[in-house]
Amino acid sequence: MIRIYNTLSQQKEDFQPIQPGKVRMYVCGMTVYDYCHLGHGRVLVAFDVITRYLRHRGYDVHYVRNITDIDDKILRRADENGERFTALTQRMIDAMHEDERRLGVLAPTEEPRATDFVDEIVAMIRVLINKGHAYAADNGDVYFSVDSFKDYGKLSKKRLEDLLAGARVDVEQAKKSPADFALWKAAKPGEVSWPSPWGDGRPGWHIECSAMSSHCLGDTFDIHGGGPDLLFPHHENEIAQSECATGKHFVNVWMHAGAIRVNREKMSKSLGNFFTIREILDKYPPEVVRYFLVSSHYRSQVDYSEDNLVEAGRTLERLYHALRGVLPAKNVPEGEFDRQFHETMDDDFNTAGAMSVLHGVANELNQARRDGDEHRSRELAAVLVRLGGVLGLLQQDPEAFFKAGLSDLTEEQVEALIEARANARKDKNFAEADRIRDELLEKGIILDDSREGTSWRRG
RNA sequence: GGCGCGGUGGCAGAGUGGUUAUGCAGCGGACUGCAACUCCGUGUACGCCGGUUCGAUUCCGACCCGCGCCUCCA
Repeated sequence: MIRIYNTLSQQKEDFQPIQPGKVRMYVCGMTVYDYCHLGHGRVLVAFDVITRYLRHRGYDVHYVRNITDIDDKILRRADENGERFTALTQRMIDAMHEDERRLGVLAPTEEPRATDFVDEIVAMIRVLINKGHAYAADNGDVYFSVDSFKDYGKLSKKRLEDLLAGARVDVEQAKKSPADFALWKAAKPGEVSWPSPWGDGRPGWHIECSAMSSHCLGDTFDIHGGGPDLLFPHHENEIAQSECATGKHFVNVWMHAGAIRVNREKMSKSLGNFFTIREILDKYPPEVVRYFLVSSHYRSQVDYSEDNLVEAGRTLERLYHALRGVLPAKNVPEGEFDRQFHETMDDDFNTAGAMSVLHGVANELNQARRDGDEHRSRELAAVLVRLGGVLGLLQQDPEAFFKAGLSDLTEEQVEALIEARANARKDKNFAEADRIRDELLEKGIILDDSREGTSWRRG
């Protein structure tokens, strides 16, 4: 039985999908006006691991992750760049897909875009108005009336009166209540717009997720996820819109990833302390970045730092080192390690605990190799690759992993130097042998001698 | 101020009412020409103060500290 922490109930719950064997999951994706930073990467990787694990456990997972491609910030950025907003969004979507691919994130089942669902959005707003949950204001905007939904605040545990007490002074005059939020925003002259019963305009921020999730997964589904800063107001507002429009319970399990921090502060656009995925991948191998993300629990806060990434790299090397030169066996049945892995992953996707299991496999694999037990080695290598694969790790050829990113020297040059050193060693000319080893080390190549010969890796 | 989360050994990071997390770094040993890799061994860890208990890092309460949300943000 898989247990998942539900933000709504603030505790772990046994996971029971609505339809046995099938999981319907929606995750809030990107608003595409800039490159993805590591915080986005965290969410991408977290829900990628969750999807992989649920599938590993036999569930048929329908994973929807949206793209919000119309929004104030997009329009402003496109305007600054002097380009059509669609040119900006397409460029960012392409970049996002490239980042995902490099981090080993599998494509979601569906990736709906807000601009493809304006009709559904307008229809949902119309229902909300008809039911008395929304109103068209004089300025052409349509607002959701927070007072009309008695459960407002149930996800974020906020009370409406507290929100109103803290409301800023410069509230939009057209709103009946300061906590009301826009479902539809009237277009200013010259702005891109779609027609609607309330005049030309564009969707407000939250409504697209309500419309798209209903369309792709139905009015009630199993899991809804996203980043920590979406809990309020975005997810709270989604609940209000969806439950008022459909009259049904919206989502069973709400999941939120923890924040990525820099110097103990949340990495965020507004603080400007963010690192984009692509700039991080210029410094560290993609799988090291993924390992870093997966090695702590998805709900905990983690600090992005040079030290942490370097350590992640060393640790990942240890796992690949165990696999190096061993051909994994085929059709190895599940055993004790799989059981341990499932036990910890069943507990709210405890990837940190799962890493401990992987190291246990690596340790036993290294012992088998030391003892020359080839059968056992190949079996354990298969287990390690299988369990690593559930986390999206250890799928590369170890040789490729160790030799990736070679710059100063070609492989042929390295091999030639290794052969020269081997000859020097044969002649007991250890001074020359060490000189060659130091020369290689200076160029970032580390040598590992063994009975079978010398292998090398990038340091 | 309101709401929420967290404080674990040098660092990172799981977990548990009594028994080893794990990794990195360090130390000792084996292996090695020497290293590296690997293996074996090695650490008075659980913010502070009370309470419950035969026994608490693990449950309860107070306190201190940190972080997040309350406004756009994954």
